[in-house]
Amino acid sequence: MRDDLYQLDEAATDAVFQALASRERRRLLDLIRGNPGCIVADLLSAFEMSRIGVLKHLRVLEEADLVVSEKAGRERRLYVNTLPLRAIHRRWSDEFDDFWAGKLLDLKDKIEAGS
Amino acid sequence: MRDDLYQLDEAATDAVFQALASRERRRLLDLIRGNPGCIVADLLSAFEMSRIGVLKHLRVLEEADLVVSEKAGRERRLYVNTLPLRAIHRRWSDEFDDFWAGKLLDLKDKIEAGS
DNA sequence: CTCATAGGTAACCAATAGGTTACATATTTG
DNA sequence: CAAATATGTAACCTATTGGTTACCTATGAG
Repeated sequence: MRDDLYQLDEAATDAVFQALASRERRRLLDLIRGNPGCIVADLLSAFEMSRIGVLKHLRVLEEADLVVSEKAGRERRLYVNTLPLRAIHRRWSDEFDDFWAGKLLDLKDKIEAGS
Repeated sequence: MRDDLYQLDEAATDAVFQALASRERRRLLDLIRGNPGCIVADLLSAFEMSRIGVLKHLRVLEEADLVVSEKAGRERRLYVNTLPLRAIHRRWSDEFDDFWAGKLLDLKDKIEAGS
């Protein structure tokens, strides 16, 4: 799919941010990104929690379409799908352009200084 | 504060993504961004839920440091703080640079096509 | 075939999130 | 001062989340 045709609706955006709102899941995502094609079992040693706990976090990432998988025999190969992150990145770049460019005041500092 | 000195720790990152993982809160953020200095009461008409509901969402945004406020008499003026978003934007730009640049395969398409 | 391995499902439980109503406080206005 | 306005807190309820143990299924290896 072409990068710029990928759009997230509100529900998908909810799912992506919700998925990212957990340290464990962000770590999972990093591990898979660093080891594309790894299988579920490869991930377990990195976590304290039970296998089922990891599986559930993985499911959340998959439902947010941040991770995709490919069944290979009795194993499942995991990959990060970057399109949702790129879609958010692109949208923010558009919406917050003035902010990114530093054209607007940093209002927090202004307030804290008593303006 | 200088843009590139602002860093989010893991707990702060949790809070930011959690705050963004709600349509209502993203809408709230958009409203405040579009009306900097607006007061709480200004926001209420845009929502179905009770005032307290809106206040709670607002609190979540404030705890994530995405919204800051300034007390003015009996009113409270609200502003978006863009630093957390910029920090995430910047971190992604670093970490996912290869992906942003489109240098890596789109693994999902590859998988769906049966590789 | 037998059994170990990789993975998944079901049912449950405690904690958190998202909302409510009722009440309280502080500030402006007449 | 009295009343209206702007906001905040407390207590409560329901649904969702994050985790568990126990059990089930499918595949690969000897």
